[in-house]
Amino acid sequence: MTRRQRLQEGSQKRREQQKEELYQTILKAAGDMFLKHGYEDFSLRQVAEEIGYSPGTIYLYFDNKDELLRALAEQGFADFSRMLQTTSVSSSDPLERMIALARGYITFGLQNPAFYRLIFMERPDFFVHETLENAPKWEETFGLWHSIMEDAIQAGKIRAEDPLKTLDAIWSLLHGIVALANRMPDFTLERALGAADVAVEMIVRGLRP
Amino acid sequence: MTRRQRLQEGSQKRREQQKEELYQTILKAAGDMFLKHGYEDFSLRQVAEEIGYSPGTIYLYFDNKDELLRALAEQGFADFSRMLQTTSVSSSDPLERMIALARGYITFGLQNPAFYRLIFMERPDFFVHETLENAPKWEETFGLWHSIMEDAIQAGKIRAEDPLKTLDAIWSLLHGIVALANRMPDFTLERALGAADVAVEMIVRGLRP
Amino acid sequence: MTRRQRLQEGSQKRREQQKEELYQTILKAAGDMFLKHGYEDFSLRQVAEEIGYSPGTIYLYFDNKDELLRALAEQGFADFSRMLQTTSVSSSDPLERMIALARGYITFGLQNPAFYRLIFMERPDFFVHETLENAPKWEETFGLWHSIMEDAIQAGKIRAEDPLKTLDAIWSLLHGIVALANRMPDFTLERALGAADVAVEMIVRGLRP
Amino acid sequence: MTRRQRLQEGSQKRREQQKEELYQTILKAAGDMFLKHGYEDFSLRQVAEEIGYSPGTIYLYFDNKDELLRALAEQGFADFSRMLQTTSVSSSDPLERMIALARGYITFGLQNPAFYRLIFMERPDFFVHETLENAPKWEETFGLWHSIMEDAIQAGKIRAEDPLKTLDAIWSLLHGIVALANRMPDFTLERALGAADVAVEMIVRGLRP
DNA sequence: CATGAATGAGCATTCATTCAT
DNA sequence: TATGAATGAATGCTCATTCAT
Repeated sequence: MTRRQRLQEGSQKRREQQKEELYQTILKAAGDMFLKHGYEDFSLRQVAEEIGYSPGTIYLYFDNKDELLRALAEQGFADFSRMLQTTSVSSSDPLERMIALARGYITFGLQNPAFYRLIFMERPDFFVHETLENAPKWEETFGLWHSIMEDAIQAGKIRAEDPLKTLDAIWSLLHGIVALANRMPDFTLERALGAADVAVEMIVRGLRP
Repeated sequence: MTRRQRLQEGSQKRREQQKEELYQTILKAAGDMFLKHGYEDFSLRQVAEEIGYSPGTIYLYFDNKDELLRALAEQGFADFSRMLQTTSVSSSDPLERMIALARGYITFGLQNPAFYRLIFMERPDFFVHETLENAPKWEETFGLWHSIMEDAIQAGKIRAEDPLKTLDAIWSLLHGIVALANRMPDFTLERALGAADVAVEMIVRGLRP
Repeated sequence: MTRRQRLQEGSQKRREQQKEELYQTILKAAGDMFLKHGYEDFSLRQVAEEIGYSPGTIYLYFDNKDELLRALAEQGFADFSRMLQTTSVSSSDPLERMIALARGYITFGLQNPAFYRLIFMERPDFFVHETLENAPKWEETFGLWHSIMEDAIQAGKIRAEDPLKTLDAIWSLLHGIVALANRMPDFTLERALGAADVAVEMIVRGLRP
Repeated sequence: MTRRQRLQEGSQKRREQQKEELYQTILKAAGDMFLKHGYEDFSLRQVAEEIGYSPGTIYLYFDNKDELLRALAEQGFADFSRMLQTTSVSSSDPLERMIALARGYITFGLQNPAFYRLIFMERPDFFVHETLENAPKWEETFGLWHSIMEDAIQAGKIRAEDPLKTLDAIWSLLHGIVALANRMPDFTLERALGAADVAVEMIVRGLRP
């Protein structure tokens, strides 16, 4: 490798790094704007203005608005997924873990309303399997739930005739709480937390063998 | 009554009928377009085009876009409310009635996705603010649930430390199922129905005294 | 003349009377709406609504919006003209009459802002000579001024090298007061009246032989 | 400074120049259209069409329609104010200065009909409300008149019981001439100039001590 | 005579996207 | 790489006017 090649390589690396940096900067700003203005009023122009670049620049990093949103969604989903993974090992008791997962889900949803809305309420199409490539898989994450539920069943902690249906019901319950809190002005955070308590109880008692 | 008056009356009636017809046609098309394009991309022009009229015509029937959506919401909510009222007297057993209400809610939500999305996911403000006049009231409708739950508690059928929280949890569960089915391509009708079965079971067993 | 002819004639007369009545009703309502909403927001629909008829009906009495406005303007101008005629004979002294005319002009303008604006500020084109037919003539009315000024000159009360130019200057002065009061929020009625006093004085002293 | 920087600077300058040029082009076209169609029918689309750009382009230079009009008004008012300032020092004799101001006012009004109409006949609110920042102030400009009149009174050149009223009368006279010329097809430039002569005479003789 | 449903052309404004520089 | 000027298509809405009934 000649000196020149090394130099070129270095410069190329630097360039890639800069590129990656601005990519992240845009994504970060997009997340902020998204959080600030919600899904409906999210516009590329605002993002551009926020970071002090021109609107056109965004197109050097993202094909179009949808791709930026998709990147945002995937990033949000990665956080969500990671949180669930972490939570799932918080206890050795499978039922405890299920409860932790449930609470984790709701907490994340309530604390990241913009992301939650984007992923689960506005653009779930981003996660329809065929379109994904290297992003955290939908099924993968929900497989976690599934395996823990199987564990709980095996351990005789819960009873579930059809685990998939049961999982869907649990998911619906958790999603319902977050979704109502997200969109219904009257469904306050306080109500959501109250409902969460009952929800956990309902899951535990409802699925008791 | 002269012949002319009779004729006039007839013509007037016909006109009113036609007017009412177009009113309903618009509402119907609006529902379709709403379902097809979602709230964001729902436009009066598209509705107009769909029914083959000029955009201005819509304004002969509705004051503005919001009023059209509101009419859509109110009409749907009236149906919804009526259905719940009917359902609530389907049995003498309070627990049976709760179950019937739950199933009714889900079924209605699944069968009227445009309305459900509009009212519970996009514009809950239509009902939160007391802008309604002669339409069935939000509180009224949800009071139904409350009273039936009280009955069930009194009858010793269910146990609920805090009825309001419990009701919120049940609502979340039902809403979750309908909402997921409404927005998640993968959450098929079949899955929703499966989840509904488990949901009912979870409610019954979860709240068993 | 047969009985039938007489009847027909009577019925025809009645019809014409009714026609004339509605014509006046529309004109009256138009005047009201014009006064109420100003020139910019004046719309046929409002007029129609005001009198409880449909917009189309207006077109049975007026060719179009402009013709209605023209009729309105002509009616307003007739009042204006009549007032000036009356005022012009209020005294035997030509100077006094000029002063009376001046004060009358300003008073009318201030008291009928909508008409004044229509005639002298928005649609003077209605009065460009070629287009008039049987309406009170512009020149006719202003001829009044002219003749009185000639009288005053003859009587040695005022001095005017070029009576037409002088008349234009006087008109400008009067119009200026009314126009400013009409459009400038700060140029209050009080200021207009104050200016009017000085204006009269300026005319009298300024043209003194 | 590297070659590249110099080039960039040059290109930037050119761009700014182009931007400024189009800004002025729009303003110019706006003035033309305003004069041609009047305030009522003045539309951004027509301005855009006039200069061969798309409607959206205007928004790259002005926030909205009102801001465009305001810019037009302010630019005109700056010229107007500057002209009056200059004119006011054209002579050492206060009466001469008053006359010069009067003639200047009329001349400017006749030569800048679009601006005059906009500011004195259609949108005086632009200046009444204190929304201006770095533009010449309304009061400032009219204060000029006031001080010169005071000078003339002090110098015994004119007599004015109430200077404010007198000023209003003078203003009315000047405004009347310009306003009539602006709107009345028959009130030709020639007549306006004739009236202006008499007006000056009327002011001088009318206010003579 | 009168209706009133319907239109068509217009308006201000916004925004994702493109492209020459 | 980044700019930023420009577009084109869209949106909600208004209104004078027409016309079959």
